[in-house]
Amino acid sequence: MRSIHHLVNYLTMANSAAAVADPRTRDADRTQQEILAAAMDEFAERGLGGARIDSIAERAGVNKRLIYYYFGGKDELFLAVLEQTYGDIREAERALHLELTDPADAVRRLVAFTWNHYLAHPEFLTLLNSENLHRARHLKQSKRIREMNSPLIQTLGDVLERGRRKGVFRGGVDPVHLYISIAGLSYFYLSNNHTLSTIFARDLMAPKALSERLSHITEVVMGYVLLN
Amino acid sequence: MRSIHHLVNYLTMANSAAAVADPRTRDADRTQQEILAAAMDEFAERGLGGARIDSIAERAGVNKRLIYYYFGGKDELFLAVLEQTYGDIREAERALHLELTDPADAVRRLVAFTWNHYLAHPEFLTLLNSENLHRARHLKQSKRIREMNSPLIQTLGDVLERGRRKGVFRGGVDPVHLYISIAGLSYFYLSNNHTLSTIFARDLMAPKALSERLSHITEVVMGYVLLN
Amino acid sequence: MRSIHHLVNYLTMANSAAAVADPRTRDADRTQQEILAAAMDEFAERGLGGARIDSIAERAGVNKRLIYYYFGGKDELFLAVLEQTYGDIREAERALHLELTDPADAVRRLVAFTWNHYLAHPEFLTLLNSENLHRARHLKQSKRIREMNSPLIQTLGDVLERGRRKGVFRGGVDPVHLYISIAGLSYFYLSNNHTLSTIFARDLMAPKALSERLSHITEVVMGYVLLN
Amino acid sequence: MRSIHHLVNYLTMANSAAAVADPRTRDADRTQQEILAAAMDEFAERGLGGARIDSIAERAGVNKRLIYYYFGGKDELFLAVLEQTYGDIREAERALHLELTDPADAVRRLVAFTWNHYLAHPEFLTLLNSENLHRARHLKQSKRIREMNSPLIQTLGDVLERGRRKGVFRGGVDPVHLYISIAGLSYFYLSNNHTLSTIFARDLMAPKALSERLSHITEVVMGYVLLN
DNA sequence: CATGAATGAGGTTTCATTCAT
DNA sequence: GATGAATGAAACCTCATTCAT
Repeated sequence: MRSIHHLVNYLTMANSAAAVADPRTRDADRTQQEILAAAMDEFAERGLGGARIDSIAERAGVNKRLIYYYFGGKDELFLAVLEQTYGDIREAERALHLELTDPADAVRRLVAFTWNHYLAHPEFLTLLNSENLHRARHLKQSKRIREMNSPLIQTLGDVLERGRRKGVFRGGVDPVHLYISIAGLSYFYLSNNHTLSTIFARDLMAPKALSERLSHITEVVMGYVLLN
Repeated sequence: MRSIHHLVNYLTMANSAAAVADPRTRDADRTQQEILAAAMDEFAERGLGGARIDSIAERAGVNKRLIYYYFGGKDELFLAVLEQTYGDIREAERALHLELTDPADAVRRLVAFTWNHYLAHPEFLTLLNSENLHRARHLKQSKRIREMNSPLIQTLGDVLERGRRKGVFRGGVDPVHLYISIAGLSYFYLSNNHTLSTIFARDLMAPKALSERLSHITEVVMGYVLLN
Repeated sequence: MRSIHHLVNYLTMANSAAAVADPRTRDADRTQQEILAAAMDEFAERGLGGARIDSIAERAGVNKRLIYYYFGGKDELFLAVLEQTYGDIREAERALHLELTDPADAVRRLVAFTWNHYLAHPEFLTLLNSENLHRARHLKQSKRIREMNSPLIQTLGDVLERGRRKGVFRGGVDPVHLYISIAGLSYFYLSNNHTLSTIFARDLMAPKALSERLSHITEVVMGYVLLN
Repeated sequence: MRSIHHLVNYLTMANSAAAVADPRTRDADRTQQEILAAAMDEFAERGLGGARIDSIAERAGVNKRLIYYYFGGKDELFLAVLEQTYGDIREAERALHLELTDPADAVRRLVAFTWNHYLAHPEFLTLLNSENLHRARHLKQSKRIREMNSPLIQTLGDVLERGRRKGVFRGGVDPVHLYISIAGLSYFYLSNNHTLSTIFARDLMAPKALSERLSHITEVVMGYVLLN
């Protein structure tokens, strides 16, 4: 393992204050961020296999060699991108504060959030597809990501339990399955929109189609969890 | 035009009986079938970009040159695989005869069929992911595939209408959205099982998990379409 | 050497009468002619190295294997084309009957003939370029072609001598050099017309340009051979 | 854009002095020069189609990959060679200073120069043949080459006009046609020497034959332009 | 006479990565 | 901290030619 700079640098914004004191470190930080952003675009557009180190360097406006210096190699760079992407979504999920919300509203909010997040971050879908094509090879090496997910499932479980006790939700709902369903209802539509639009001869990304989709999946999910 | 042999050949099993009799005979049909089968495996395992022509040739036990002879190139081969894959699923869908079935049973049957088909044909998921990564570039060139899908949506629309008239289904359900939801509930779980299993620290492919999943998605879908 | 059919067949039209009796032989003749014609086009368009056996077979509408059957291989085919091409021009030159013509007219006629022949048979130029790129490798194997040329040089020498005795031509003109000059004045213009037209930003193949060229080279040659 | 390095580099000999000092230094300039020189040899010997990138790399003593790094591909490399070749001849033509010379001497000098240049640079002939086989495909992309030629034609036009006013040259001579004739008289003889030598059974490249040829073409050209 | 099937050698090009400064 | 130069392995694809009928 050549360099773990990134494990330290791009995750901790804490020390950026100190970094200001030393402009070189500051540049190093920014350079790494630019590489990461460029890599995310490239991986999202072409997948892990199709991404080109040259292209990432060009997008980032840095010398190719720097990528190796900071991240070690293509796979490590991909993992760094994955970590950042997962980090972003988990952080956003936390900000939903489902634990403070009325159960039915909480589920609606999670559905809408998931849909909107995927819509705003199509790179997340592509990255996950790539990672699954590789059997989660990178993810399995990342203790950080593995530890990231628990909170939401826990929270969703609590929401379901509150709803059940309140008499509005059905019982026996596995929060993991529900979470996967909520994700899947958005994911498949957006991730496969090119083939689906082609086959159904219908532009699934048109604004009207998108708002209809959100209504549809909300109804599907609520139809399932709500009693009556 | 050499490369349309497969359009004719791989669909006609007519003379394959004779071919089986003498495995050593030069048999263009069987050779193409073997190439297609090998290509499907390779593309499914590694994606379009990661697949290797050499590897496909080796798997098929044929000279690499033959792949170009029969299919023209990697992209055309990928399209041929896509066509076969889509053909298979469409044919299986037709065999469901949803139009002759009680509406609620028809939806349940479609859900179960979709789940089981994806489970039995994981290559379909990977191929679709690859094709979407490439923005349906191949699919758009295939008139055959574009014409394949209409029947099922039509049938599903009829089922929904019958259920509504019968007073058991809610109205206003778009069959395209419902179809995408049914697919998405299975697809996401299976296609992303590696990352999901890792993150949730739970083997989503264990037999028990699988049967639970089918129950879950059936309940989700029926909870949505059924009144009450 | 696999087959010398062509050495016998395509050159002797004598036995075609007999061939009529046997339709198979007749077809064989025609097939070889078609291959030769297709090969000439292909070699002319792409050169020896750029020509494709597949393409020749397709142009000729025959199975690729037949080319090998009749001609043995690419090089032998190229030689056959060369032989036919040389044969055509030599035969046309003989038909000029320069030996019966007034010396000045004879030279003018040769100039015009050469120009018009190259213009009508651009393939000749390309074939010669290819053959020279290969250092006349094929030509050197063809006793037939080597024997073809003498007559014209002999005739041109006689013309020059007649002109000199008549007091209209300068003396000391080497017919070989003159012949090469006459050819070169046409050849270079036509063979290199693509680069020349590009560099001089002037369409050298426009009808007007062509007729001007013939006038020009006639004047150049006559200005040289005529006294005064 | 990497592939325009050569447009800048191979024309500037500025720092090559330092490079010569240490043959082991990494020197992009020299490497490109070596690739260009090797490419010129290979293209001249085998034509564009027959040239092998492997062979060029070997001749240049560089890694094959570097050719793509600096030039982009075979076609771009060929164009770079063409540009250098054209640049060389145009520069040499400029050095003739025909505009300062007596008209008749100027034409004689141009004839001799052209002959000697083609003789000394047989690669020029082959390259042009290749480029014409490809219908000036590369040349048309090169603004640099298209702009190179005007000066000489202009100068030759001035020479002809001076000669005419002086009463020694005939009028109405198109400098483009004359230039093409001067070139053609040398070009055809040298470019086609292999077939011509074979057919005429006469070694056209023997020293005596060469000097005779120069005399001959000089007489042809002067016989045309001079009055009387 | 004729042909579709098949192949080995080799071609151009790509790419992640390392070298040397 | 940063960079241009360089590379080996391997990818896709092409082509003249032969096989089997």
